[in-house]
Formats: sequence, structure tokens, C-alpha cells
Amino acid sequence: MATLPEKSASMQNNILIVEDDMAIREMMAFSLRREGFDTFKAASGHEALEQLNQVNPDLIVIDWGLPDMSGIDLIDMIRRDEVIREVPIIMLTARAEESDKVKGLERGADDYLTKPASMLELMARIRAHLRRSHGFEASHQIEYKGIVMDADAHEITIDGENLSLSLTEFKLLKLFLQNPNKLLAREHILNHIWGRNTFVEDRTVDVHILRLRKALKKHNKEKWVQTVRGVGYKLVSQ
Amino acid sequence: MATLPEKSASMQNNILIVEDDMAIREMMAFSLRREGFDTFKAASGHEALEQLNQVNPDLIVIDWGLPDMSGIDLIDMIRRDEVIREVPIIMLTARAEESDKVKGLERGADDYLTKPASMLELMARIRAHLRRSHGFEASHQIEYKGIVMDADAHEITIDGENLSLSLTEFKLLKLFLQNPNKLLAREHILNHIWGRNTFVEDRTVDVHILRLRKALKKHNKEKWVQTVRGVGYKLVSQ
DNA sequence: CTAAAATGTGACAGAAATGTCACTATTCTG
DNA sequence: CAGAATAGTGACATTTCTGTCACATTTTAG
Repeated sequence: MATLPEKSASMQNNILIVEDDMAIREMMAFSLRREGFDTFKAASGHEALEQLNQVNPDLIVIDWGLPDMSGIDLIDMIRRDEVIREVPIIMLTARAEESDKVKGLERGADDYLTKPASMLELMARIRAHLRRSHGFEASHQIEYKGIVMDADAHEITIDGENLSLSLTEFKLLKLFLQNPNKLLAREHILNHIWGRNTFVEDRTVDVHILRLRKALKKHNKEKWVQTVRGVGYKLVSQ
Repeated sequence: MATLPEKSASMQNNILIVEDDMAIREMMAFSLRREGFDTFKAASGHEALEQLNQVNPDLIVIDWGLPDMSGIDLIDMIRRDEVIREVPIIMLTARAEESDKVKGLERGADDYLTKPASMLELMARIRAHLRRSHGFEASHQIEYKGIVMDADAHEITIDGENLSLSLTEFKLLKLFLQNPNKLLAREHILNHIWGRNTFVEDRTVDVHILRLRKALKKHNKEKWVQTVRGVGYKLVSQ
């Protein structure tokens, strides 16, 4: 077994704070560290960019008014960077900057906070964004009458119980869940799951439907995949 | 064969942005393109109508305050058009326009967002509406230096060429792409791919790393998965 | 430089998945 | 109702995937 450093289940997140007011910056860093985050600090846009060459933060907090460039410009630069482009950014603005703030937001920040902001509020938002970007909590779920599919995690739950499917069955069910109550033609299913230029019999769809139904049968939902004679299949709740 | 939804998942969705503020418009377009949408832009109501003669967008984002007509008027016109009548419309309004906004909604917008709005929020709503109207989501892509992963479609492209991986390799690469330049401990990889309560040797990770590297070798990128001795692995571009 | 530790790698056996076929059952048409 | 069309289903051979092992190679510590 390998020796593990602190990163693992309790993997720490790196937060970069870009704020020129030292008092605020240190205060934020202190709070964040107390909450278990790793913090990196920058007092200006250029310092921030320097930091970004060293670390890949999981989230950046940027003050709107920086001495050398506006927070917006900094965001633009970050968003242009191929590596860190997608990092969530939270913008801090003073109340007086309200109207500009709007623009800043629209230009690429994921969230904003008006100063003075409570640390609690900031923590909450930081956690929310980290969850979202890491896909830990808010992985995208498709739900239909008790069938919950977490497409990212490749997991399905029916009425609370777990259901495991092969990849093809999974894709098939996903297609149905994305189109509940809609008639899906065989050809459409083929195109969608096997791609447009593959040579697969269309009866193959039937067999996979069968397999999916068998899997659903364990949860008494095999009737949910309905045959539409001459055309294809449909997912209904019944 | 039957009538069926005409769009496949691998097809990009067209989004029309109607917004007179150039900064906001371009930022939105940038974000949307980054998310894999095709964008079309209009700075005024008339430009929008012109665009609509050319393309049939899958969704339209309209700013309430346009120079030549109100967003509401534009919506009215769109809703009168026989061809595009049904397209989902998301309206953007400033907070001051609150009461009017409600009216706008009643008159044909499917959703609205109050500025300042976060890009995440906007994306989420756009996706939601596209799902509803098409049943399909624009696939969400993860990209890192030429490696493009379409997690939904389960497809990977390296420098344009296709790459096929087993499910485990796929998940592994996905984890790396979500954490480029970050050290991923074996335990972390295990937890993330096999789950926390499974009994898999941690050396198994090594073998899958090997397999992933072999797959990447075909594209001369096997060096991108770097070993961090004693801890785990890291994805770098080099 | 050497021994120990860690990682790379090929091989393997069992499991799972896949597409097709043949046959059966059901539904539709006239 | 009979024949035709369509869908359900079990079986199958093949391929792919998976986790583990044993041994090779590399790196590190002393």
C-alpha cells in the first residue's frame, strides 16, 4: 500500500484568494484554512496570474477592484487559459459597484458576493461550487417516477434500490429517461446508441430491450418499456 | 418508419443570443461555445429577426431591454412565426424591471433570469429547456489540450482522431481530465472509480494506468500520465 | 553502490457483454 | 380465420473486460 499524503477521502481543495486589501485577504484565508481548505493568496491581478502558474486552484475568489487590473480582466484572462479555464470563480464587489458588477458577472464569474459579506455566506457558496464542479453531490441526475439515473457516476436507483446494467442497457435506459412517454423508433435508437455509420441489425435493439426489461423486472417495472408495433419502443410509467 | 425526434445527441444545439451590450453578449457566446453550443448573435431585435431567417435556433436568450424594440415585442413576433413558434425563450431582465418581467413571462418567454445571473445558472436553465424541448442535451465536453471527452456520448477524441477505451479506462481518463495537473492518490482513484466499499487491490490502479497509457500511446500521449512515486498519478500536457 | 521499495508489464483465467440466429408467440390484414 | 408481419426469447460463439499475479525494471534511502 502506498503512503498517502493528506489528499484522499479528505482531499483538500485549493482556493486562490485575489484581494488587495490585506485585512480582508488574511481574514478570508484564515477562515478558509480553519474550514480545511488550502489557501493561496494574491494581492493583485499579476500576482494571481503568477500563482496560477504554480497551482491549479479548485476555486478562485476575486475582488472586483484590484490595483493593477479589474477583476473582470482577470476573469477574462483566466477563461482564456486552456488549463484552468473551467475553475469556478466567485467575485466580490462593494455595494457601490453594483452596476459594474452585473457586467462582471455576465462576463464569466460563476457567482458573486457583495461586500461586506459574511464568511458563512462565502463558505456556503464556495462549498456549493466545489460540489458542482467536482460532481460530488450535484452530479447530473435524470429522474422519472422513481427511476433515478446518475449519468456521470454511472449509477441507477429504482425506488431506492440499486440497479446495475451493462453499458448498452445503460445507454438505452438513459435514452428512454431523456424521452419519457415518447416513441423512439428503432432506427432512432440505433443511431443514438450505436452511431450513424455502424452496421448493426435493427433486431439487435429488440434483444437489448429484452435485456433491459429483464433488469427492470426485478423492480416490477418491466411493463414500463412499451412496444409500439411497427415502430419502436416507449417508456411509460404504468 | 415512424416520425421521430430529428436530433441526435452528437449534434450541437444552436443558441441565438439577443443582447445589445457587446461585452455581455460576447461573454455569453464564449461561455456557450465552451459548453459545446453553436452560437448566433444579434445586437437588436431587427438583427434577431434577420438571423431567424437564416437559422432555426434551438433556444433563444433575449435581453429585455433592446435598443429598437422591447424583448417582449420580439417574443411576440417570434411566437407569431409559424416555423419557429415553439422555440424555448429565456429572458434576461435587470432587477429594476421586475414587474415588467413578470408580464414578459406571461407573454411568451419560457423562463427568465434576473441580472446579475451566473453563467452556471444560465447554462443550467438552457440545458433544462433543451432537454425539455428536444429530449436531448448538448453533450457536455471536457477538454484538455487536444483530448476531448464527451462524457455523455461516451466518446473521446484526441487531436481529432477517435479513441476507444473500456469503461474503467474511460472513468480513469475522465477523472484525470477533471483534475488536470493534479496529483491523484491511488486511494483517491480507487474511491472514485470503484467506490468506497469495494475490495480491489490498489495495484489494480497501476494496471489500468498501464492500459490507459497504452491507449494514449497510439496518439503519442502516453507520457501525459505521470507517476508520482509513493502517491499516485497526475495528468500533465507534455 | 546496494538492498529495499515502488512501479511497469505481460500473461491468464474467469466474468461479462455483445450481436446474431432460430424458433416461438403475438398481432395485424384482408 | 388464415397467412403474413412483427416482436419476444433462449441459446450461442466471439470478443472484450477485469482483477490478480509474477516477474522485470526503476527509483530511493542509507
